[in-house]
Formats: sequence, C-alpha cells, structure tokens
Amino acid sequence: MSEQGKPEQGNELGKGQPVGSTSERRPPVMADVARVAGVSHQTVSRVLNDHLNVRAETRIRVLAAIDQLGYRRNFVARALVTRHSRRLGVVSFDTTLYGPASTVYSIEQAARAAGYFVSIVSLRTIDRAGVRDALDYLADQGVDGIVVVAPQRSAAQALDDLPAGMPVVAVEGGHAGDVSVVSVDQVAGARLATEHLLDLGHDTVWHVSGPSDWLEAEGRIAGWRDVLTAAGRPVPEPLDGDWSPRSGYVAGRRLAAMAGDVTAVFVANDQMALGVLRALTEEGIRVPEQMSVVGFDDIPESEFFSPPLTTVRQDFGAVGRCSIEVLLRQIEADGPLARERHVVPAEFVARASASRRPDGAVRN
Amino acid sequence: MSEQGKPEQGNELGKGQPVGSTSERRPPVMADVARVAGVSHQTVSRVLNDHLNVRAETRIRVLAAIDQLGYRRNFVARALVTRHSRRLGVVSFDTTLYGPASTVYSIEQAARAAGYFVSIVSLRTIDRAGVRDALDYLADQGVDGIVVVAPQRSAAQALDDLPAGMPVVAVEGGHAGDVSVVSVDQVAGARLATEHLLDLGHDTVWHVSGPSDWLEAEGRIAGWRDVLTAAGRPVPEPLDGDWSPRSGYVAGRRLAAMAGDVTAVFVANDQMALGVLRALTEEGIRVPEQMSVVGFDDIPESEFFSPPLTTVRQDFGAVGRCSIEVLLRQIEADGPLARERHVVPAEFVARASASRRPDGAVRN
DNA sequence: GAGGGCATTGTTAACGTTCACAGTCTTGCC
DNA sequence: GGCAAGACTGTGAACGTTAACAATGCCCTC
Repeated sequence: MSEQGKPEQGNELGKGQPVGSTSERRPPVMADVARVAGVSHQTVSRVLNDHLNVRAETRIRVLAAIDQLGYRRNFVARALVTRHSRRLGVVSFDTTLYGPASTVYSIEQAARAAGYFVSIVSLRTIDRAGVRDALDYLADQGVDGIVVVAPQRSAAQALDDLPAGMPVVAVEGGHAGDVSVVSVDQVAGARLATEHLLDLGHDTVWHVSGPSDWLEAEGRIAGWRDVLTAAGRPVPEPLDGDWSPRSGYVAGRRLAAMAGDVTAVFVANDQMALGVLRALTEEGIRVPEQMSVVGFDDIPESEFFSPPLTTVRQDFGAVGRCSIEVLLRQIEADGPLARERHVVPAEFVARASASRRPDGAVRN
Repeated sequence: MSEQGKPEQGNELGKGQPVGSTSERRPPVMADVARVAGVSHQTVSRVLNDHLNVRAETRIRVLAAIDQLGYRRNFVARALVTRHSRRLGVVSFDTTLYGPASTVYSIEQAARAAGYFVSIVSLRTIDRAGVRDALDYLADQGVDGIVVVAPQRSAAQALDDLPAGMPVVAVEGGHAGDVSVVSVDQVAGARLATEHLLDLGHDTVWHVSGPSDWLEAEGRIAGWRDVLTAAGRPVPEPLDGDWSPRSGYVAGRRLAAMAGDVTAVFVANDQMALGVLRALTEEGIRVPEQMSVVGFDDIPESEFFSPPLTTVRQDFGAVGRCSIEVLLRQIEADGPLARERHVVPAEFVARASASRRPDGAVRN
C-alpha cells in the first residue's frame, strides 16, 4: 500500500526468472519454446509427453530451450483439451477427528504417488443435500474422480444421486447403491473386542455406542451383539455417545453407578473410552480390577491412557491406499466397471485396561 | 467386467439427465444453451456472470434453457481464459496431528465460504526441497494462491524461493522473508503457563520441549525461559521430545527419577503431557500433589486426562480464517502488497493438573 | 532405382470459455 | 421526426494445450 504507485505485477526482483527474446512479461508458453528450439510447438508437446519418435538431438534442443526459458506447462490448458485434470476430489466429514484425518492423509499420499492432486471438501454437518452439493462442486471443478469418506447413513445415501459418469469410491460407505466401497471390518473388530472380554470370564459386556447415524457405530453394535447372542449372554441396552470424550464421560458416570453389575465395557472409540476411564477414576472404580474397558481405533494416545487402553486398531493407511487404487482403476478404464467391495481387517491390541472378571462380581 | 460388451459410458439409468436436441452424449456447452434459448453464447455467459444489461426476459429464457439441458459451466475453460482458477493450495506437514488438522480444516472452511476450492499437499518429511516442490506443483496446477502451514524452520526457509508472483501466506512461519505470516503467540502462551506455575509457589519449572527444528517449539522454550530468567529462577535443561506421547513418556520417566527436585513441568504439547502423566502415574507420583504438569494445545482429550490437564489453548480456527483473509486480499489486489503479520493470542486453561508447591519440596 | 514402410516433424483444428469490439434496438429529448 | 445516448446483443478472436492428419526424409528391399 505504501509502494511507489502500484507496480502492477511488474515485480522485477532479480529472481533469476529467464525471459524470452520478446519483452513479454507473461510466462513463456509452448510456442515460445518451439521458437527458441527451432521446432514446432507440437514437437515440444511430444517431448513433454514422452512420445516416442522424437529424435534424440531434437529432444535435447527442446529440453535446453525449456530450461533456458524457465517454461512450465500449463495444466489448465492441458485439462481443457484432454478432459482430464489429474485431480481427485475428496469429500469428508470433520477432518479434525483422528479417523477421517488419517484416512484423508493416506488418500492424499497415495494419490500424489500416482501423479494426482487432491481437492478437499470438509463438511461441517452431514446431510444428503450437503454431500450432493459437495459432489457437484467437485464435478464442476473438473476432478477426474471422487473419494467420499461417508461414514454416515445420510452421506451414503447421497451417493445415489451423484454426477453421471463420475468415478466414485466410498470409504466406510456401507452398502451404497452402485458405487465401490472400501471399509474396515467394523463388525469383526467389534467381535474381537467382545470375545476378548467374554474370554476373560465376564458374564456379559456393556457397550457405549457411536451416534446412531454412523455406519461404523452400527457395525460395532452388530459385532458386539452377535457375540453376546451367540454365547447366550444377556444383551444390555447400549449407552449412546457421539464419539466425543465428554459423551464417554457421561456414559462412564452411568456405568460407575452400576459398578458391581457391570464388569466389562466395550466402548465404540478410544476418545469416548478416555471419558469412561476418567469417570470411573473419579468414582474410585479401578480399571481393570473392578471394570474392564476396551476401545476402538488405537489412536496414538491410547497406549498412554491410565491404564493403557486395550483396543482395536484400524489401518487407515490401508483404507486410503486401497480406495485410491480402486478409484484410479475406474478412471483409467474410462467406463463403468463392476462395483468392488474391499474390507480391511481390524486388529486387536491387548493392553492393560481389560482383565479377568473380578471374583466379587455376581454371576447371574 | 461381466457386463454386456463394455457399455462405453452409455449408462442409461433414467438419471433424469436431460439431453439436447442432437443425440450427442457429451455434456451440453454454452453454445447448446445459446441455441436452445435463441441467443448467442456470449449472452449466456453474461447471464452466468451476472452482467448487467441483460434484458429480464432474455435472462429468464437463458436460465430456462440451462435448466432444461442440465448445463453446467466448465470451470477449466473458464480458468484458461481468466487465468484464475478460484482454487487455493495448502501445503502442510502431517495433517494427522491435531494442530495441522484443525488449521487445515478451518482454512478449507474459510476458503469455501469465500468461493474458493482447496487443493492439499501433505508432506511426510520436511525439507526445503520438498516444500519447494510442493509449491511448484501447486503453481503448475494453477492455484490462485497458497497457504503454507510451515511450522518448521526448514519449511519456512523454502518460502524464500517460491514461484514468482504467487500470493502466499505462511502459517506459523516465523519471520519468513517477504511473505505474510499468521501465527499463534507461542511465546505469550508459554509465559502464561510458566507464570501460572511460579504463581503457585514452585521454585522453578522444568520443560519438555518439541523438536528443535519447529518454530513453535522454539517459541515455547523462549517464553518459558524468559519468565524464569526474569524471576531470577534457575533454568533447567529442557528435555527434548518430538510431540509424540511416547517421547513425553520417556521424559516423564526421567522427571520421575528426579521427583522431589522437580515439582513443576511445562510440557510443549498435550500429547506429550499425556505421556508424562502416564510415566508419573507408573512411578507412583501423584499429580498435582507431588508434581504439577501444564500442557499446550488444549486438544479435546485434555479435559479428560487423569487428572484433567491444565493447558494453553490455541485457536486454530482463528488462524485458518485469518490466513485466508490475508491471502484473498493479496489475490484480489493482483499485485504485491505490504507484508502483513498477524498474531492470534493464546488462552490459558486452568484445570486440575497444576497446584501449589508440595510442602515437602526442598527450597534450594 | 523405384516403391513401401517407418521415423520424424509440421499444420490445422479442436477444447469451452471470456474479452474486445461492433453492431442493433430502444428511449427520450429537442 | 430526427438524433444521440444508452441498453442490449452478436461476432470473432484469444487462452495454451493436445489430437488428427499430412508431409517429409530416410532406409531397405527387390
């Protein structure tokens, strides 16, 4: 603002930016390179795209000209004519949470390794319209394909009305209509947790669940219930949470009030498990001596909870990599492929927060 | 793969996708709309861009045609001619960490609210070349501006050689050469934490620091050291960590071994503080009765640590919003502006992990 | 040495939009 | 009724790349 009369983008810091023969200030284009190299712009294009049938000597001359002019290819123009932007879209919900953040991270890594860029839309609230809008925006922006991290039922439904012909992969998207899906085996993971607790001699296992709209929450409930039912144990009413530590704390207070009756809890994620642990500690209930707690996710903190949390690990990295593989296959096929379903196994992680049923507990 | 002879993108699910008069399968373009509305393509463009001087009746006819054909504007073609993509780039390091994840999230929200899309590059490792490459890639992709979440010294240095003429804002970027910077006041935050502990009667305060390359770690050390020095207290050698709970745990073991001498610790982030708490718990050292612990960040979990963690809150949302404001100002000015510096204040959050100096402690 | 094939290069036309300018049609005023 | 100003609309040319095809030169074979 205090400069000499608004330099009007003529910033001539000696940035070493080479200029062509003409005194243009606009960045050089293919035609400029062609002129310098003494070839046609098409030959420049061929060199850039690694076409065969370019004489080695010509290639060298072109590369030299590119170097001399500091030429950089204009991807926008390229995208216009090829109809491919080499960009992928990602729609996700609250990328602040550990799970989505990790998934998106590995998606980005995998995409970039394959030469694709990633545009992100993070949704604050989840509803069908919001997801649909995000998909439309991304389609308008010309992405070649979209990964939808759609862990809610309502988000998964929005996949029914996606832009025609757009390659899409749903992560944690449940049995969404036509689209391919990559997800962690929530049901099996929940089974592992519940079986572990039963194996330790507990009569039954209580459950603090995630929000009812979430498919993951649903899967974890299903696995937990399956095991209890199969073992002929009573199935207590789940206490609902919303993934937050606070909601776990609230549930923990209620569990504490039932201590003696309750000896084992499977909590649907580690953050809520932290809240449960806190509530139990406050009420003077020792974990695992009086009550066993198992979480889900294996966030980096879990190992250092008091006590270290027994939990179920999700391999978010594998989920991200797999989803990109599937998506790129669709994009490269350039036509509808049979829908794929991939399930990444969950892994049980035993630590110190679950142990044998306390002797004093009443067997009913 | 098992379909009838490769439908070749002719998926005729009755998607309600309206088609033009011709039997083209390609999406309609402006010229198609113009034909249907009986106007020129330029008039369609004017309607779309809210130009004045379009008769109301004409506008209605054009909008009707757009609706009928299901026309969607091609942003790539638009970007080619306008030289503006309405897309921003974000370069960040390990978006799995709470701080970067929150910052990137709020950047994305703010950008989208302003009508911009966001392309992300997450760096796995930080070095000058990596950051420079990321900047170049994004510039090639035609973003209108870039936010660099550059909390490391080496990343901040890479800002010295960024693409000429590209608007850039550094988040947590320290005193990076020419570019505008938005950051949280790390030094003041660390002061608050340290002063609080001194106010509680502790003779001095130990410190578990972040990795030395990080500017944030440096700022927190500076604030901590300032306060101790100003108060004439001994300044213990900081124990280094790497932000991870595990490194906090390791530091915590060492602190536990010195219990009695050490009565107060300021830990550079909440995750490491968790590790410290765990180590102290294992060694039977009660917090805060025997040792006070203060963290930094106020992650959602902190409130539910045992004991709930006294810490310093960073308003990542404000940082993200502010950085987008600054960046958009630069972009809209379309020329170099005076560099800006914005500092977001940190907020002290008192909980239960810090208390008065234990009586038994030796005053040296 | 003629002809076919291949390697190599050039020419022209898209891609779908916006910009610059040139028209045409109103409208109001004298 | 004529005229000018302004409202409205159309025409042609970019933007920078790739695709499609044509053209050239060379080598090898017969």
